[in-house]
Amino acid sequence: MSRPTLADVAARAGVAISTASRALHRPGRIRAETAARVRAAADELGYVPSAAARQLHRSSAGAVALVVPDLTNPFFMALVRGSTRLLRAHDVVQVVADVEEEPESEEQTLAALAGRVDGMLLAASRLDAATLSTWSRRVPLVAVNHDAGDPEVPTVTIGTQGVEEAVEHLAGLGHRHLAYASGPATSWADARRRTAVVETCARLGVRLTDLGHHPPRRDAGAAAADAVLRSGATAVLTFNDLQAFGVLDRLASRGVQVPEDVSVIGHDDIFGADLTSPALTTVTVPAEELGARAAARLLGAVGLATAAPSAPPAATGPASTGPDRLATHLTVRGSTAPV
Amino acid sequence: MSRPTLADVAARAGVAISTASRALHRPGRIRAETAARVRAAADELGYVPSAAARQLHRSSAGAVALVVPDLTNPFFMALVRGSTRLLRAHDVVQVVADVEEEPESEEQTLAALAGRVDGMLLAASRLDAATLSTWSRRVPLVAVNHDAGDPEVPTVTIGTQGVEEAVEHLAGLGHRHLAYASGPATSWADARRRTAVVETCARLGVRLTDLGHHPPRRDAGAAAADAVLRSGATAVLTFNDLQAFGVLDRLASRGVQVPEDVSVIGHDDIFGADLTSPALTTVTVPAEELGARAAARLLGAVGLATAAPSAPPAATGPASTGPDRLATHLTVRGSTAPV
DNA sequence: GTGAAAGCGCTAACAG
DNA sequence: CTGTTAGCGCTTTCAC
Repeated sequence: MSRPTLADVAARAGVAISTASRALHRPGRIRAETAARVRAAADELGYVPSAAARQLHRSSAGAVALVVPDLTNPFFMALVRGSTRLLRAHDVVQVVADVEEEPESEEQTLAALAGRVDGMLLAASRLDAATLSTWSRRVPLVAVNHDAGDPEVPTVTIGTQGVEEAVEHLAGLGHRHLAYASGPATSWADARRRTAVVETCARLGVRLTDLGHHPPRRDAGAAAADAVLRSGATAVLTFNDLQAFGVLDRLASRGVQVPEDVSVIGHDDIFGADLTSPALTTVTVPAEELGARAAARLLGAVGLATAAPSAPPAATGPASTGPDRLATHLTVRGSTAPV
Repeated sequence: MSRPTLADVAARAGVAISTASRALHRPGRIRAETAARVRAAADELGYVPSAAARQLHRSSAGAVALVVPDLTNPFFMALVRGSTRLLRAHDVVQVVADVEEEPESEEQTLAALAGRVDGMLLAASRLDAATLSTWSRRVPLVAVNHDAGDPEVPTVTIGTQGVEEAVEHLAGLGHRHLAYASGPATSWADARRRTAVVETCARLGVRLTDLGHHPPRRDAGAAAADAVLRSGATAVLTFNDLQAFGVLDRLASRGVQVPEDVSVIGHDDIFGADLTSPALTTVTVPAEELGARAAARLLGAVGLATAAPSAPPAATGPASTGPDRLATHLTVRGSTAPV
């Protein structure tokens, strides 16, 4: 037998479907005894209301999706945590989907999820600006750390203060030749970050070697490390901490001392950044706040923010206000030193 | 205006609503020209089919949910990755939800998601056996690493080989007094793991101090570390690696040498375990396989496994066969040494 | 307080 | 090939 429906419950309780519906979701409008009978019937049957059927009537699904490129990257875990908190406080269900860094997979996921949620949070989307704009017309979405340049697409990003500080920090330490390991070619954040590094280096009169694109994974750090050594740079900035970990791994296995021989600076300040030896100097990103801010913006856009929060929203800050660009800053640990 | 419906698309394309439906989802049964016209209309309108409405007809939602206690624990990231892969290969959408280690939050999530998916994977549930059984009657679910003892609840767990090896390893190193830091009181896995430690210690004639329950987080490791020192044990096993990291942190700040003064063994072999210094000796768990196995079982249970995989399933192993208890093993790194 | 009936957006028989 | 017509499970007027 298939899953029981409201009709089954009503029959078992000896009432009309509408009565059963009210008894279950509209407390007070039904005689206590009747309501109890209905609830009992529902319980015995193991009845679970079909969200699909309800959604057909309500204007909203009461759920939003968060799409991330790689759930195994600790950076996104923190982001998820931030949006989860905010969303839960507003009684909206959050579902997260991992698209494994693949643009096609990302679009498939969008297509699959768009129809079942009220809106979506797209974290570090690997889609191009045009595709993003198109989807934005189909379903309410807010882009996190990816500015499509389309004013119609709500966006919340992070600033480049952190990477500028990083370059300045290195320059201050006496480094005259830096290297930057880029992330995915499809990453908006990487383009932005690279530009910041280039400009800051130019401003400071520091030489910069572009190491080219590398997957945002730990294992990609090896190639980056080799490239750094080849370049002759005395310090390297990586697109993210995962790559930095990999650089550290490789440098260690090649007998290169960090920070004595080469300084390393990552980005994100993910879980584990303080675990390495030396501990990683990196750019700290308010990932959790980023997630919360994005979620708040989405709620505002889809008109769900008005729902009485089940918990004081104070903890998560104003619902849909605040800057849409969060500041980052350098966190100095052991992986950097004077030349 | 609200989101466009199929009726809007049909009107715009000048066809019947059913024709529009077929044009969009049943390629071939419609004249190419007509189909193109419909697709164009859909595109212009930014039409997105309502998953809710479709689900009302199809028997399945084409989606399953994965519920985890803490997405910020790297262990679960790996598990997520495993189920994601398997599920994607079968064209079923996976949504993951984080319940932040709170049983109430877990039940709320179950209630919210049960009606919109075909089944759920409950990872390391913090619910008690009875509650789990009850939910299992309402919605197809498979429990991961939590055996409710109810044969009706499909379960996939991990064995205790790893922790036994850990105790044997320590005993072989000459340790005569161990300590075990438990995880959450509501964790089935912890109870199981603790029993294994107790029994192995008894078998080997090694003294054991039970440090009591500690949250499965890094910050909880401090208290555990202090307790170890107080106990006089020369080695400590923790419920998970997060706690082990915390123990390492605390020990270091108290000037206690690892592994010279006290040996530390964690559990899970999560991201970062090889990053610490000394690198963490820990029990390796096939998390990704665990996720895949659980997903496969769920697909089998809800009859979705038959869907022609869009990718060869070979990579993920047999769909719904294989043991429901996966083996673990000790991975020795630097945090253990002879007394 | 409770029942009857009309859809929500879509798919799936049935006709044409 | 394409249009008509029932519902899917549920909420919601509108009567009683």
